[in-house]
Amino acid sequence: MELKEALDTLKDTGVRITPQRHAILEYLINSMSHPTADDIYKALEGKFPNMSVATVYNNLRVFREVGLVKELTYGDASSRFDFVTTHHYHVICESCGKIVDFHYPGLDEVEHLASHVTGFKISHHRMEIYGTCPECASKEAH
Amino acid sequence: MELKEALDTLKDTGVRITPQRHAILEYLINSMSHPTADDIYKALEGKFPNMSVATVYNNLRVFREVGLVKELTYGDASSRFDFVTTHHYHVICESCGKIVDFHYPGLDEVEHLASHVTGFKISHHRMEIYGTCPECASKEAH
DNA sequence: TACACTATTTATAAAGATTATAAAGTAAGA
DNA sequence: TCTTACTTTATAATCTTTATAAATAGTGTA
Repeated sequence: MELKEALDTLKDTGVRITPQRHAILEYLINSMSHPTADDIYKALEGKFPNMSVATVYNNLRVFREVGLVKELTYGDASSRFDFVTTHHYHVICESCGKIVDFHYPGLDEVEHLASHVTGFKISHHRMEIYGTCPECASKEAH
Repeated sequence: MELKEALDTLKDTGVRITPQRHAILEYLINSMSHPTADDIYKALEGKFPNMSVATVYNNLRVFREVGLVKELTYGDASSRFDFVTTHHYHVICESCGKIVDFHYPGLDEVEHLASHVTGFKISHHRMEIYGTCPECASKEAH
């Protein structure tokens, strides 16, 4: 169960587990969308009537620093937050061909805009990122 | 000369050429960095002591709508703006193979994060978006 | 060149997101 | 249970961006 693992990660990193943190993580994991801080705040209003917006922001920052959560800036007003899952792309070394997994939440926004601009019914996309891996980069330096 | 072409683009699109617009475009073209709106505002303070910040924002939006400029969200506080060169993606119809250009800004963030996470020195990325074009979609409907 | 029409600029205020601060509260180990 | 340091809360401040309305200035036309 993802929530349990996430809480373990917090424990291992020495981050206290508060009811608010528990709830925010739970919401992020169960959320299919990419909620904004305000979405989360509003969603948990019922359970925590006294919770401050600052608490949401503070904890999202903590989660991000620990690596549990990714912050997405799609260009609209507010950042979106996503629990880090398994969807990933590939980063490919142009020198030795090594492929490294790169976890990044789906580029739903790109598909959305593509659909809007071209009128296509989008089914999926592919993306690869190219560059030089650290090993090859250090070889080149010699 | 890029500035001349940019001004022509404005003319063709029916956008008036004002001294402020001229100066903002010039600054964007000559700038090697990705300036924020405030950077531009400050840079042109000397030439236009009375220029409003709103003018900078308004015109950056106009330029973006016309396709001369792209807006980058790197995740920090404010957007950065970049004079558009030629970069674009392709949307491909899985039924008839038609390829449509799709202009999209902002995947610099993906490269940036990939570099940060994998240690690669990123050179570029490729992305294709797949779907069904409007024509094929309407054929299928029959 | 002068005129008129409308887009644009300016100045200001407002909105919205995020962060800072300080006091009150609480998780977690001894 | 007790203690201590970390968290939460409440509030205000900051920062970026947009909205508004009056003043200004481009651009086509006569």
